[in-house]
Amino acid sequence: MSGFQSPRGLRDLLEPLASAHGWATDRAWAAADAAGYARIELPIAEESALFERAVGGTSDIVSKELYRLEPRGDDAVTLALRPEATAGAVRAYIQHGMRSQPQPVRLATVAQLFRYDRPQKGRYRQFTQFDIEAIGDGGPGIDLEVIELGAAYLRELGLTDVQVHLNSVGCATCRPAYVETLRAHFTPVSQELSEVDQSRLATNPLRLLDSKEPAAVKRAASAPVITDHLCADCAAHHAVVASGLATIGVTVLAAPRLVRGLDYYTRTAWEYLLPGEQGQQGALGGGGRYDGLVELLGGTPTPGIGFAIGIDRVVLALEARGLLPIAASGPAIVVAGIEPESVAERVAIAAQLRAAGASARADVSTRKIGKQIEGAVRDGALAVIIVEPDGRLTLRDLVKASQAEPAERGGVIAAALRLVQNEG
RNA sequence: GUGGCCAUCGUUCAAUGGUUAGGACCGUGGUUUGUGGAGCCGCAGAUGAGGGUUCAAUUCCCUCUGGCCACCCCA
Repeated sequence: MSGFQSPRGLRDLLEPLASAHGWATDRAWAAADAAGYARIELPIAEESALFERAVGGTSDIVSKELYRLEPRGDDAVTLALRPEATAGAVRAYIQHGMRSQPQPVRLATVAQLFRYDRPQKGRYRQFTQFDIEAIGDGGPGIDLEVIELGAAYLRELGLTDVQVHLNSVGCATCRPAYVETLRAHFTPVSQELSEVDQSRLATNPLRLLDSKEPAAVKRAASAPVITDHLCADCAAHHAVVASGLATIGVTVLAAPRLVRGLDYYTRTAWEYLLPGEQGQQGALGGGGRYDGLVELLGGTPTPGIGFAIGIDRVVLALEARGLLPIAASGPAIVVAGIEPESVAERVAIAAQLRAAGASARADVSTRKIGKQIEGAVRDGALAVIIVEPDGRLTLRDLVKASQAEPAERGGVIAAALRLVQNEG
């Protein structure tokens, strides 16, 4: 009795979500095109080692969340389904010698990603991200361009209250000193911290800033903020970005506790957030500058910056706000028929209408004509063409509820096309 | 990976340790020998899976599967 069902965390997208998903994806490509970002389609799997290198020693990510594929045949390497797009994009940048192109190289993709996570609403094992990367420019100007591009994309979808939470995570020069300052701040209360937070204190004190544990939250409130501890270069960079975004008109909130877990991240870090959403569902995406990543993956030292916006979350937010685009409606014209034998004729007429640019389908059933018309109405059709027993056609206007006299085929088809042009 | 809540037709809600698990929506057919979403009358359709307790389980218990929530993680 029990049949197959989609595996955990992997879902079917049915209407109207399927159309919304496609729409948000189309708009993402269009936004990238308009800004001069080159489209790049990356493989859905890479060497597992690429992702492992990118996330370094962060054991949870590698051991828990990567979908590895067993090597087979002559392949010696283990592949993994991509959990992110950036690593692949940077790999492509290096592999194809894009450093010899004008810098920065602007890349855009919409990618299906896979992470073995415990699923929740807005958090799936297969998900889609709109990904933008600009590689080869270390200045703050490109930061402004990239941040604005993502914010504008979300705004144009209708999420007009999107906020950008902005921070700088410093660089190899200033961050280590700040981390020690942070460690010194939390150490006096280390006995009060949870077990998880105590290990964070030892290995990654930055993560204490976004801990959920009450003791850590309390102490974090008085913690020194990184923006007060940036080196001169980082501070200057951050100042340009922060003031520039205000000028551009992006809603910016300083988020001095916004952190990144990986060492290759530098300077600018931000997230796109929607206020008022439940849980993490308001977190639509985020971005960061990764001046250390190209080198980490084997290229010459090259700065880079990018963002990823979760299409699934975007669609959820649109749905929650009643902003889903109208799902693709049924065909404008339905070709019905009196006699069952007219099916081929109906299909042929529908094809002719489509070839002329209209949306049309034949009613291929043997139902009585009344049911066929009812079906057309429920599909949202504007007109029905009825194939009469004598081969002539009758055009019925479903909007005006009026019907013409039966006539010859050519004239009726032309009239139907005019009708849907005027009313559609 | 940890903890918790949940699981009944396609959808959304009922009910019950004991005949045929009920309604609404959707679907389908009739009403209407050939013309509109209504009304009326039919039809189809479910206790997620597997064990256990019991004379009897959809109901109680366990496991699995899946959804959701918090945590972990969030590249």
